[in-house]
Order: sequence, then structure tokens, then C-alpha cells
Amino acid sequence: MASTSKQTRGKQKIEIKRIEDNDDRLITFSKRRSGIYKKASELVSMCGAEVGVIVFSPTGKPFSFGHPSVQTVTDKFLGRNIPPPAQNRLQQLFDASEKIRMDIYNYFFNRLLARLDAEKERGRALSRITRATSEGTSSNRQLGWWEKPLEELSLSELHETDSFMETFYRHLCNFLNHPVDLGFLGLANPMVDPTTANDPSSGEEAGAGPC
Amino acid sequence: MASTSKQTRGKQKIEIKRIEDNDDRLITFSKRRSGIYKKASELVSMCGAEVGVIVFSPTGKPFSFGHPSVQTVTDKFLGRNIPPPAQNRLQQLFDASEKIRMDIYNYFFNRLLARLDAEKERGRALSRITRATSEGTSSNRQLGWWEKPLEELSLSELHETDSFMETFYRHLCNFLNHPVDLGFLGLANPMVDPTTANDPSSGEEAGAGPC
DNA sequence: AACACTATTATTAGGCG
DNA sequence: TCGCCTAATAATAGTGT
Repeated sequence: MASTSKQTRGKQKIEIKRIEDNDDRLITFSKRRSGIYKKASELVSMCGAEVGVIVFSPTGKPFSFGHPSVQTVTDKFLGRNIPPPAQNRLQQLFDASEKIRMDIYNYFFNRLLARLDAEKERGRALSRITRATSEGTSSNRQLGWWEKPLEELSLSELHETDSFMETFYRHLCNFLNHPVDLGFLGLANPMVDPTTANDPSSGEEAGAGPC
Repeated sequence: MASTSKQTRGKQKIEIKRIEDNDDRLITFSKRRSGIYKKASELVSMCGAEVGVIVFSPTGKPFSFGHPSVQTVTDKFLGRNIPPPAQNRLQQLFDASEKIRMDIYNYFFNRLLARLDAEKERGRALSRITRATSEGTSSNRQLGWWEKPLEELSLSELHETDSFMETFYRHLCNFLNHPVDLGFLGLANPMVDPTTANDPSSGEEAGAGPC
């Protein structure tokens, strides 16, 4: 009954580019972060997927969402197969010596594996967004500020990093096979299990350590 | 011009519950995973956020998306502050000795920190979804299969785990301060920098190791 | 800062190739 | 499996409290 015919302007069409206003950017971040969490939880309940989301806000504050938990997903991503949560996790954690060893080398191994999917998907997203932003605005100087780091670390340097990683990874495997003093944990099995350590047939699967 | 008046049925309203048909579940998983990736990339370009998403499909296959990269985000989550990507990462990686040390203890430290936000957000999402599913279907036996692990690992066991983590973390710090044979890396600084290692005033900030 | 509102856009369920 | 299509639902931009 006021002078304006509509109560709100509703959802406005916006272009996907950096929001310059600090407050708006933080508000949008909060709203959309919640949206992503919701989507993630729906993916969980509808598909039985396991999801971990880690977000750093514009101000650098960390947020995360995960099911069954961020811990579970990141642990699994690190190559550690977590038994059903109903089990006594304390017992598992007392296997810390082996866990740490597994974590460390699977950490590097999965980095290489994960890069495959990550690079592929980023390529898609990147081209899509680049297209969207380049046709949305005439000024192409201010847009795509985030493209720079992507390009910069994509070529020879990335290759160099990979080859270094391989070398480093081999060193790491040697290190882990060497009886190092993790004895402070009160455990007595510092060595890699020989049945799985040097068996190439069982070591090539994704998610498992190749040592 | 066919017998049906409309070409497609359009988007149907569905309830957020487990999709029982295997093919449908996988298709929906793929579509919605893409949707989440897109949302994540929008959060990046609009808000300048850093996002890492890790998803395990119903069949257990791992997927991930990240900007600037899953690596960067998980590294940062592990407590390692990554300098601008334009820098020579090779140089950084040659600091592997220190990096590994930092990674390991910050890994445990940030687990404790991250659980705060994760638990809070999961609480919100959980109550929302629980409400949605409980009013959407009469059968409450089949729904909420994913609630069980959440409850089970939430109480005394979680506490036990925490206190164990603290103890273990102290052991870990001792271990890391001990001159261990990381010398195979060709580096000569196996010790924690004494200026930061034992200074309680500079060790309490979030994201940095408290050792 | 977090929640409510709502008109409008964005996403996507179900098909088809 | 992947992309395209369309109608209809779901998310959300801008605003107020």
C-alpha cells in the first residue's frame, strides 16, 4: 500500500566478478558458504557421498564442513582407511606410529593423484568463468585477478615440482623404511610391513601407498 | 506437436533422501558435484575466498576441487602459510625438512582448531536436514542412516580422543625438537629454530604451531 | 551480525541423443 | 558417460529489522 508497487526488487542478476565493497563481499561470502554447505549435505544424504569442504574467507578465517566429519574425509584423502566410526578410535590412534608413517607418504602420494582430478576440474571451471567474465564486462584489466596465479604455476615450474616430488618421495620412502626413532610412542613396529611394502601388485591402487 | 502438451516435465520437486536406484544416484551425484564445484568457483571469484572441496562418490572414488589448488588449501589447512604462488615453489619445497616438521605438528594442532567450526556448522546442517527429512517421510527407520556415526563419535569418546591428542601432541613436539636424521634431504637444519620453538608469547596464535 | 522477506535469477530433475 | 533441453523448483540479491 506504499508508493512502491513491489516490496523488494527480488534477486538481481549479477555478474560473477569480484565484489569490491568489503561488507557486501563478506555478506555474500557468508550466504554462499551456507549455500555450499547445504548442497554438500544434500549430496551426502541423497547419494551417500562423503564430503569435506574447507573455505578460507576473504579475511583469511578458516571454515569447514564435512560428513561424516572433516577429519574423516581429510584422513581418507591422506590415504588412511577409517573403519566404521562406532569402533573405538582411541585404539586406532594408539597405532600412531604406523599412522604417522602412512599419513606422511600417502600425503605426498595422494598429492600427485589428486592433482589429476583437480587440474581437470579447474580447467573446466576456469574456462567457463573466464568466458563468463570476459563477455560480461568490457574492462578486462580488473577482472581475472585470480587467473594470474593459476597460469603462473601451471607450466614448467609445475613440472619441476612434480619431478622433485618424485625424487623427494623416493627419499621419503627410504626414510620411512629406515628404523627411525619413533619409539617414544611405546610401540615396537617402526618398519613397513614387508608383505605390502614391496609388493608392486598391491601397491598401485589409488589411495594406497605405493611404497 | 506430439501428443503430450509439454516437451519435458521440467524440474520435479524431490525430497532430500537417499536415492535407492544405483544409476540415478550416480547421475545425481555427478550433476550435483558439478554444481558444488561451480558454486565454489563463484565463491572464489566473487569473494576472493580460497576453497577446497573433497568428495568421495557413492562408489568410493575420490574427487576434488580447489582454488588456488586443493594442495594449497589443504596445505594451508595443515597450518603451512604459502607465500604468493608467483614465487619459485621449488625453492620452498627444498625446505622440505622444515616443512614436514611443521606439517606434522600443525596437522594435529589444526585438527583441534578446525573441530570447533566443523562441529558448529555440522550442528546447524544436521538439525536442518533432520527436520527436513523427518517431516518429509513417515518412515524414520530408513532415513537418517548418516546420523548414527555423528552421535556415536560425539561424546565421551571424542573427549578421550582429544586428551589423547594433547598427550600425543606433546610427544610429537619433543620428537620434532630432537635432532632426528632428516639429513638425507641434504639440508642441515634439523632443529626447530630456538627463537620460535620455546617462546610461549609467539606460539599461541591460531594457524601457527604452538610448540 | 544474524535472520526474515520476496521477486527474480540460477539450478536442476527427468528425458533424449 | 556426457551434453543438451525444458519446465519447475531452489537459491539468493537487495532490503528491512
